[in-house]
Amino acid sequence: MPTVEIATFNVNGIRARLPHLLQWLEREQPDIACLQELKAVSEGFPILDLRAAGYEAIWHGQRSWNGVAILVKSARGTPPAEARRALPGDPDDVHSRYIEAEVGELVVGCLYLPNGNPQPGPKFDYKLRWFERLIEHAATLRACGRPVVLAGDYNVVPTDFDIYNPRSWLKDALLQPESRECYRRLLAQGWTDALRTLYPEERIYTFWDYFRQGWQRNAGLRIDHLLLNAEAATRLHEGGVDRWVRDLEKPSDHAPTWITLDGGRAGRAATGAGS
DNA sequence: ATGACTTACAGGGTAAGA
Repeated sequence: MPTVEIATFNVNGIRARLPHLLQWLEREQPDIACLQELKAVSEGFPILDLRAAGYEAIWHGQRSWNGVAILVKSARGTPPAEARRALPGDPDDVHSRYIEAEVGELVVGCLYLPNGNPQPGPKFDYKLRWFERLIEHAATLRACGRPVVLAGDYNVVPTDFDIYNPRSWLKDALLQPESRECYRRLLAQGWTDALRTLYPEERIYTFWDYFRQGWQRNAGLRIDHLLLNAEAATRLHEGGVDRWVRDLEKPSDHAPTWITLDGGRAGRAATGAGS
């Protein structure tokens, strides 16, 4: 398979952000894009606009909140084949926070982990329960024998190096030891945090608060992550954050975050950029 | 700071986000 670029972008309202989304797709041309916080019912998903922009998609909407989608560039000839539209483990959970697709030989999970504020409280409890379900499902995915990417808004700042200054966020659900421990346990299964692996000593942010002039001060957090199992990690080539999208007028509070995986066969070290 | 924004839903003021 050729080199593939995979991105994750919390759009914070797909209707409000559609012009930005189309502008970003046009300019960066990711092969696969995982979207979160559609904030729209499934019937409101702008599939015709996306097809016109050269993308096929699967999506799972919800009124007002949540909502996830996986886009695949039509020219690849491998439209996303839906594998599931919820995490297993709780049939009563009605939040649209997970969708999974097969894209050629790749498996792509797109997730929007609960925020969990205020904590302590029921929302934080829900966050941790959801995280446990993700950890359990991820164990199966990791060992499926195919390259897997778990991409999305994890709502976890993994370490104090992933935030401009933890001081004013110490009570926030994103920095709690329980949240970080779940993330650590997930990685410990054998997942590679792609951006941190590519840039072990650089400050990387993917979210800047609307409050307090977060963007203008570069007061950011790294909470959007792309996790790779071994079959995918061996192909990891490049990655980055499309900060220019955060600088547009009326932006999402997140910026698109992306990686590229070199071509080659699963389980083999990449030998080059391919064609 | 139960925030200093922003979105959805609605058609004003809540709920939610992180």
